[in-house]
Amino acid sequence: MLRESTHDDAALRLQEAGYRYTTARRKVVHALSSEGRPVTVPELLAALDGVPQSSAYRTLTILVDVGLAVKVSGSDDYDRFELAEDVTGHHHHLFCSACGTVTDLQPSARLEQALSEAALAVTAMGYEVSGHRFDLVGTCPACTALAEQ
Amino acid sequence: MLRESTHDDAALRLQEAGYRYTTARRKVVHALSSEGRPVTVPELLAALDGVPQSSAYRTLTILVDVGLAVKVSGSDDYDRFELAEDVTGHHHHLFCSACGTVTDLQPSARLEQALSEAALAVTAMGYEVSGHRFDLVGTCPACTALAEQ
DNA sequence: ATGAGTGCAAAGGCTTTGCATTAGG
DNA sequence: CCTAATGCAAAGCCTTTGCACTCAT
Repeated sequence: MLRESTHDDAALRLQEAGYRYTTARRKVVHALSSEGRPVTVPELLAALDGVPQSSAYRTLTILVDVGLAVKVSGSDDYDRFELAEDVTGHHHHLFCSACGTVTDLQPSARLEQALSEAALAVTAMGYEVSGHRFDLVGTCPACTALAEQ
Repeated sequence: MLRESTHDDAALRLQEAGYRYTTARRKVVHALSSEGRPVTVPELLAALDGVPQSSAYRTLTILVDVGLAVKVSGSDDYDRFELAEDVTGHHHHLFCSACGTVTDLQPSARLEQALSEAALAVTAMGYEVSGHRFDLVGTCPACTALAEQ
């Protein structure tokens, strides 16, 4: 998922919002892009060399602000972040309830159709629906193997 | 959603796991049952009179442990808890991105069918799928009204 | 040059934990 | 009775913030 245009998108979106696309921010975007799944800040820092926590958090806050990234809440104590669907394309998540890892999942057309219908039903109740999340919950292959020992 | 059998369920599940169904725990279960949506600990305490935070947190931890409650992560800094689907029946959530409130939503058969199919596709990848979450994200009627002023 | 961004350290705030006391079975 | 549960307060831990310094434009 390391499209080069990702950096162009990022530079544009940040500049439009009055932010600079600095070295540190570029590193964060690059790391998020490389992972291709929602990652915690510790994971991000480990993949980043030399970016302090505070900068990572501040950058992530800005990326979320301008719609380049989203926060994905998992089952553990860490916030997870990934590039927004504008950049990655629409997808769903697979949560491992054992280790907390979240994996991206491509949706099917049939599923999306059904999900959209569900959204319609709710607008009648006075809600403004802006999107949806579909998560599968279970145990990832690695944790399944561990559990069977 | 105040079924009396809820307390029986709770008493049983807790005792089977070696826990007592004390007054404080009964109060927490009652409050969760009354709300019918995922609530934060502050909300829970406000509805509880005289149960200290630490007891609420400890009780919630245990309820989650024995499968009587689940934690629902929202967009703000508070964990939210509600009774598990064993007790409430399967349902989905509606997240208000403005105020953070989460509302329960009844699923349709057609939607469930599509969601199940999606789960099947993933088991082929080595995952053990135990459930799913479908969330709609948007703005609740109250916040929509505020935004339009 | 000049304001945004950075880096370090300290503070915040939700949640967890220690320990003495109380209550459940 | 005897162990689990409680209640208060203090500690933990992820995250945010203050402030002086640096870099981008």
